[in-house]
Formats: sequence, C-alpha cells, structure tokens
Amino acid sequence: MEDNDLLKVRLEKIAALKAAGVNLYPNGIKPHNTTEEIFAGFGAADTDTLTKLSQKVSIAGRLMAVRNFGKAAFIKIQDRKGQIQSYAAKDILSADDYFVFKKLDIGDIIYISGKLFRTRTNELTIEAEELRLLSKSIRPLPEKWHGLTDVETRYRQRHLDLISNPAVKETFYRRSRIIRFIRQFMDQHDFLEVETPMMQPKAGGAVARPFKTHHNALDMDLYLRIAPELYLKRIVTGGLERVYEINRSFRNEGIDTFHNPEFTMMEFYWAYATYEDLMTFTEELFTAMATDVLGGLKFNYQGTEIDLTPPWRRISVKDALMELAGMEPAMLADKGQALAFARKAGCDVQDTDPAGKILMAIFDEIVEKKLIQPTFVTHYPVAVSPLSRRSESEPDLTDRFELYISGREIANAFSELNDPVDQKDRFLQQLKEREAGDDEAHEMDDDYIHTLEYAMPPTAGEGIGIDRLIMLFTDSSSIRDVILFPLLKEKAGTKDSIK
RNA sequence: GGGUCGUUAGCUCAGAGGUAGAGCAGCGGACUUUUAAUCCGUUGGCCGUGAGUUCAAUCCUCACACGACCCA
Repeated sequence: MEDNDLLKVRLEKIAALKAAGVNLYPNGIKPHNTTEEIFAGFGAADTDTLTKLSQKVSIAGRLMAVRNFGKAAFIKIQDRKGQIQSYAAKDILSADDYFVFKKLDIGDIIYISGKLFRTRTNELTIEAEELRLLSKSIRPLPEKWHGLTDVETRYRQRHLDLISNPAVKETFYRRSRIIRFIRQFMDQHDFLEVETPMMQPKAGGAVARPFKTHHNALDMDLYLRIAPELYLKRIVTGGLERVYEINRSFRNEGIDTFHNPEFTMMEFYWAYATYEDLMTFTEELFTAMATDVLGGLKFNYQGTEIDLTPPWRRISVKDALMELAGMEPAMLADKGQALAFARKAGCDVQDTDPAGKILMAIFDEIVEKKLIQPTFVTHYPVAVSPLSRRSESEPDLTDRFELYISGREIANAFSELNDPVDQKDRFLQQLKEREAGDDEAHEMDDDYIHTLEYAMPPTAGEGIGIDRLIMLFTDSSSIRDVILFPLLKEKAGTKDSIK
C-alpha cells in the first residue's frame, strides 16, 4: 500500500473501533426512509408541527460533511436521492454510539434514526437518537466544494463521480427513465421485445468494422455484432411481425465525443409498415417521450433550442445537397463533377467509388452539421443502402431516411429489402467494394438470403441511437457522460490496494 | 492518424532554472443550532515516466504514457 498518512490515520481509527468491539461492516440494518420521502412528507412542516408530530425516521447513506461543535455536530448524509442533515449530540446519543460517531470519517456509510426537527436556520434535520456505522471507508473522498472535476478520474472511478457530482446521478436516472418510456411505448404498440445474438459468425446489418473473438470449444471465429438487424428480420420472417431490441452493438472504430466502441441502440421492425409510417411513428415516439421526460417539446441542447413539435422537416438527400451544400443539379447527375466537388470540399473519396457514395461523402462533410432542428433526410442512394428497398419511382434510390437533430444522426430507417434476388445482388456489389479495399463493406450472408427466400413480409425497420438520444435529452456534450463506464485506455500503476 | 492544451499534496489549483505553495480534506486544541461553520496550531510531495542540456531540471529540449478539445 502507498505510504499515505491519510490512510494510516484511518487504519488506526479502524483498530480503535475494532478494539472497542465495533463491527465495521455489519449486515442487515435497514433504513425505513429515503431523503426524498422525508422531504416529500415533511419538507413543508414547520417547527411546531414537527414537535407535535415527533416523527421518527431512519436513513442510511454516505457521510458527506461534519460540522463539529464540541459535544455536538451537524452532519450531512447522502443517499441515492439526495442529502439530509442530522444533528448528533453527546447528550442524545448513547455513549457507545457517540464513541463510534467521534471515530467516523467523511465517506463512511452510516445509519441514523431519530426525530425530525427544524434548526434555528429552519433546516429540516434528523435528531440522531441512534447512529450505526455500516461500512468503514479508508480512502478520502474528493473535496466537498469543488468536487471531482478531473474528467479522467471521473470516468475511471465512476463511483467517485457519482458520490461527488449529483448531476451525474440525475443523468443516469434520466437515462433509465427514457429507456423505460421507450419500452412502454413499444409495448403499447404491440411490439415484442426480443434478444438476438451479440456474438455472430458474420457481422452484418450495418456498414462498420467489427471486433473479432473466438469460441474455443467450437474452434470458431465470432464477431461482436455491429447491429442486430439481420436477426430481427429473421424473426419477422418467422411471423412475429413487430419486434424490437434495446441493447449493445460494437463497432471497432475511433472514439470521440459521439462514438463509444460499445453503444446502445434500439432497433425495431414492423411488418406491413413503410418508411413513411416510421417517420410518423418516430415523431410520435419522440414527442411522447419529451413530454414525459422533459415536460414539453422544446429543450436546450448545448446552447441551442431544439423544437420537437411535429411535423418535422422532410428533405431528400439531393434537395439537401442543393439547398445546404450549394450543389447544382448537373453535379448531382454527373459522377465526375460530383467527385470534383467532393475533393474541393475535402472529402476522402476514390475514383472507383460509386456516385451515391460520393454524394454521401459530401453530405456528411457539409450538410449534416447544418441539420439542427429535427429533420428526416430521405431517398438515400442504393450504393450506401445495401439492405433497403428500392424506391418504386427511382430505382437508384431507396425508401430510407435518417433522422438528424442538432447536426447528428439519431436514427436510421427504411422499408426493408425483402427481394432475395436483389438482396444477393446488393451483397455481391458490397463484396466488390470490399475487394476494392473497403473493409467496412457488407459481407455476403447466404444464410440471410436463404431466410428471405421463404418470404419476409413487407416490413419497415428503424435503428435509434439511444446514447445520442440521451445526450440530447440530458444536454450532455460527450457520449462518455451518458455511459457509466466509457472505454478508456488502460493506465498502469494508478491504483494500489491495501496489503 | 494530425494539431493544440493538460498531468504539481487525498481533492481543487498556483508557481519559478537554485531546499515546493494555497484552499479544502486530514491531525491536535476551543466550541451544543451550523450551512463551504468559525478560531488557534499542524502533518503531508519520485512536481506523469524515461532520456538529454546544465555546476544545478519539477521548470528548458526530446521521446513516451494517459487524458481533454479541435481536425481528418
């Protein structure tokens, strides 16, 4: 163990407590209240009312502050819902409890029971009649006023972040509430929640690099899924017609404020619906969710007001390129001109890239960041949509949209390609691109085509990036702030433990 | 992958080529209604790691590690 005086002092206290026969880690002592319940029940009660009531409460939590006054003290206890003050005095506590109290450190988990009263400054306070140590801390907490601000420590030691920064707890309460709401909404619309493999022999359903792993007993390489899509469509083919899954996918790519290698997505598939139905459905989901979670359809994200009031703007990729990137119709029609435009804009494009891919590169570079208010971008080129149904009127385009909010892709949806012959051609085209050096191109998946050969009903499907959605709804600037344990590089020698 | 910035006490941060600083926390003392309680006293450091320049490096140079932000 590091030669640290702070730890030494605490270990000495532990020795003293043990010598006095105090159990440092007792079990089975249960609080009857939370801080939230106490404030909800008695936050409005005045001194006289509290005196008459003589209301006894008990709580457990972390000791966060001690203000000593000789033979009495004010202390703050924090539980999962908040903090409350308690008054610990020598002439109220038993001698044994007071002995323990004098040996407590900030950071210890304690139990307090006693009557509620108001102090001279009118703060609702528990007069401690019984005080128990529930778990002894031997390391000091971050400082009470500035808290913990070092982002690296916040992510690496999330427990400290949660203890020190109440807003972090709020974020994860809200995250849970959003996901719970989505489940309710989907269930109400008769969707069935399912789970599909995270380890897949082929990583399909999206355009991305996978993580590879290996099954020893089967001696088989497996990939962590980049999307559940192909399995969910097998389920729809099987007749479940409306399914959804909320869970992790994994993509082996760079890390930044919008990308974590593992991230949470909801995908859902809806037989007999079209991508146009999904636009309406998405509006309904988001507005209901915002009303439930935020109490309205307008909210602030990083200093910009976002308004979710439907209907949201719908614009095709080509119209967006003309309106927001300043492209001329001739450039859209001619690959050479598009390529020149893309190069000028600083896009990383190859001569061999299909025209649709070049247009999307320009879109990503210039248009995306301008889509601040919720916008459905429609009619993506076939070349970048290997699993989407072709538009009846324009076979080079697909019945697909992406939803953009605050310049970021939040959802991706399309009417599903259920023609097995066309699907096979699309995979073959992807293979060509893979051979040309695009290691993100989709793999051939004969098993999936075989499934389609049994006839999948006409279906529309959508994927919603849950982490990004939660960033929006919690005004978080980094995806790391909405994931409890974002991936960080390992750092050697940062943490010792006691011998 | 490139650029910029950061890494000093448990935490939050100053600092200067010559023995390392503050606030909070801790420790000792006073104090039974405080709100970052107050008052007196006080402990605590491989200045991220490694090399180089120098009489002397925590500071200058280079490399590396980790992180943040921006760009691709």
